[in-house]
Amino acid sequence: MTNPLSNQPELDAKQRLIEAGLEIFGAYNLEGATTRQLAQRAGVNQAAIPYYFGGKEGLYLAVIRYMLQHKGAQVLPVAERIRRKITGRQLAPEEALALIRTLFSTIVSVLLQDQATTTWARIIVREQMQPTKAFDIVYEQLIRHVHEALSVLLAIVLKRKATDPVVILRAHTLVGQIIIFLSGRETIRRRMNWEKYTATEIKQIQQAIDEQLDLLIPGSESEGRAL
Amino acid sequence: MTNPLSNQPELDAKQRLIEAGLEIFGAYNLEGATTRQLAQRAGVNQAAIPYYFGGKEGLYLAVIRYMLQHKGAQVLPVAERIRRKITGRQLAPEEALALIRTLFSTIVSVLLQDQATTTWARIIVREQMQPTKAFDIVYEQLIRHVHEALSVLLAIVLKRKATDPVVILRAHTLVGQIIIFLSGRETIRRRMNWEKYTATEIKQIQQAIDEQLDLLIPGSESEGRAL
DNA sequence: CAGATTAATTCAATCGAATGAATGAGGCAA
DNA sequence: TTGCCTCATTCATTCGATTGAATTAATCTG
Repeated sequence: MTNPLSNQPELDAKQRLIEAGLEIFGAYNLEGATTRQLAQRAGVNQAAIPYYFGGKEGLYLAVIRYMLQHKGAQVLPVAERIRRKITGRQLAPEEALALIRTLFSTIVSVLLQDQATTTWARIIVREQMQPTKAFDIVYEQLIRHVHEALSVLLAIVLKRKATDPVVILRAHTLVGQIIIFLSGRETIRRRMNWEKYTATEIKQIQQAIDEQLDLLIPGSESEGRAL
Repeated sequence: MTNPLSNQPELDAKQRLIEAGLEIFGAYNLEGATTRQLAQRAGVNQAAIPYYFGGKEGLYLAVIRYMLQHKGAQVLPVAERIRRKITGRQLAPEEALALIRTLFSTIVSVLLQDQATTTWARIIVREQMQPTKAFDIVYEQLIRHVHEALSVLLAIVLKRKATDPVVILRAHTLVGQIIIFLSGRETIRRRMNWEKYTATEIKQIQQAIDEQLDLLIPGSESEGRAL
């Protein structure tokens, strides 16, 4: 169960603790994870946690920052590219929808791709319901940018004002179509007989979400979606 | 913070513990909640927990069962009514969509209605990511029926087979549009400046979801939605 | 380059605090 | 009295953090 990490056998204790933290904090929560678990999983002494991170919570924040930097690098460029296109000129609804599709494809990949990102996503969902100071970082540096870009795009698609509360709410519902594959994991596991999300499953999820996005512009059928 | 429950001052210790458990287990999780918290909140001695429920976990299961009975009574009749209509005759897509709308309206009410149900919903979302034996009960007695009914209805709307995996996946995404208001709570709080879901907010959420559902049948605009 | 000194890191052992549960004495209505 | 229930107290366990010695790596010295 909690065997020491045997891959990358020669990393310094600090890095090993962060990677162990990713697994443990994903499986349990901040208070549910014990320093003994973390230390054993990292193959490191328990005292290394206060030594390097000031304590368990410090390690937790370090894990958050580590993955934020890692995954933000995949998502933020897409959001930034969208932001520039938006401010440039008036987009047609079809163009805006295409950008939403690109954004969602990226998000699905980042959130469901591999085991590490899945546990990372679980941490975020937990933070949504019981925010700690870690959520501030994630929200300000990642979530906010993505959501604002999405809302503007959706306003264009729906031909409404970006400040319309219902538009923002519908942006949330769109995101909800992705997040459900994390927050409703066990239900999906039972309904689909899926043990985990491999490339096959992710492709089907992408298709389902794409079909839903198609609806936003009447008569437009997605064709030749390139992944 | 953890004042004893002062409403309904004369309930027996058993019932008071269940209501306290609803709040505490919603705010924290099973292992995060302490028996001292639970006892103090219920205005009851700590020893009453092992006495009545065999232990903390027993109380947790009792809370699940209590709310399942309570909330299942609101949702299951709707799902059952749908099931009968489905097996009766072939439904038109418009009829099926109307039933979906009814079902979703009920779910939104039940999940977001008041504070008690919100904490209950939080418990379920947590169970989705870290299922305990409690999830078995909730899934078999509630979630499964709703999801199966929804999938069949959606298949009719989309004019596809109910066994098509993508149809089931899209049923999940539809549910995700509701669940996001629980699992993405903190993001929504910041984006909308909503502190809690009162009747005003729920009405707007209903509208956003309704608009999304409208898309499922091209050209159909919702009119005079009766709650 | 060899040996000594220092700083950085890791370790086993232990601490006080908090936890869930158990205990047995008492209360109280029937 | 009897049987159900509540109470203050206590127990063993587990938690995160600390401690100071031991080990390693880096730097300095002659």
